[in-house]
Amino acid sequence: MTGYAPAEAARRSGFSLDTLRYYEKIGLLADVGRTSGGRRVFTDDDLSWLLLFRCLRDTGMPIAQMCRYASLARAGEHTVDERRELLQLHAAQVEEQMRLLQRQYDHLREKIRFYERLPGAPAPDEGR
Amino acid sequence: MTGYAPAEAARRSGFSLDTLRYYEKIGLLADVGRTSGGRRVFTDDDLSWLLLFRCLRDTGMPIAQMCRYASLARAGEHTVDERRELLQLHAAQVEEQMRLLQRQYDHLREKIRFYERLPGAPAPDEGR
DNA sequence: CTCCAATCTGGAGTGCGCTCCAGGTCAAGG
DNA sequence: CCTTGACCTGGAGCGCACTCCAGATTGGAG
Repeated sequence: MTGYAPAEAARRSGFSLDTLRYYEKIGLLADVGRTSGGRRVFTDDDLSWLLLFRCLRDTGMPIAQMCRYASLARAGEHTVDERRELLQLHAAQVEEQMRLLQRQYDHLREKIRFYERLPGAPAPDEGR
Repeated sequence: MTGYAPAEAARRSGFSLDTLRYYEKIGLLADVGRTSGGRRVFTDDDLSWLLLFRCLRDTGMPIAQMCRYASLARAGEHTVDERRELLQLHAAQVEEQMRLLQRQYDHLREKIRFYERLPGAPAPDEGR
């Protein structure tokens, strides 16, 4: 069974050491192992949780909701429906987010095109 | 020349009244007109600035950078190159953001598929 | 054994982007 | 006129997600 020191877990997950400690403190990441001396030892299982957290954070899920998901998962098999629903709801929000981002990106590109076809020619319009 | 009361400007721009005041206070939105009684009057020009701010905010630009853009635009025609570059740089960051979002969305969907093809069958794997 | 980099804890502090509040002013309808 | 609701100002407060700090271990390299 492979175990990772905090620095290694941070490197692999992309979270900072402080964030790993913080996630444990708020109960998002539970039951992290320790050496006899009290140092954390992260397992592959912990790492795969962190990978999931990264995915959820990057897609804008608030930490409170991740906590909810994690505690459901810890509660056992009978919560699978609720967990699935939670993720599906989140996925729908991500889709909306992607649509908005695409739309605003298009606006941005249009704006940039305005600047690009403006070489020298004094436009009647300011750059707002 | 059309003028909009604060509430109307808020409605049209999607920003709250407090946010409109805040944007003016920090100098993002400058030279907002007033009635004799001191009430704000937003012009179509102000509205189009707000539309741009909405676009930039929705795509994740920090307020400090929007301030920079706005002050460049106010400084006059000789800043068009810098403004264009600023927007182009931002657009590149948005593209990166969209790629990341898509990637993590795919992970999320995979996770959901795991839950969907799990009806009853006791998996050897927990739902992390 | 010694050293030093990594790690530990509890708690305070930070940065961002608003959001809310108190206490007053303005203006349109009745 | 009077009421009422929109609006004004300056400044305090908030929610989120970390991030930093001090002071005390820990444990592998030499």
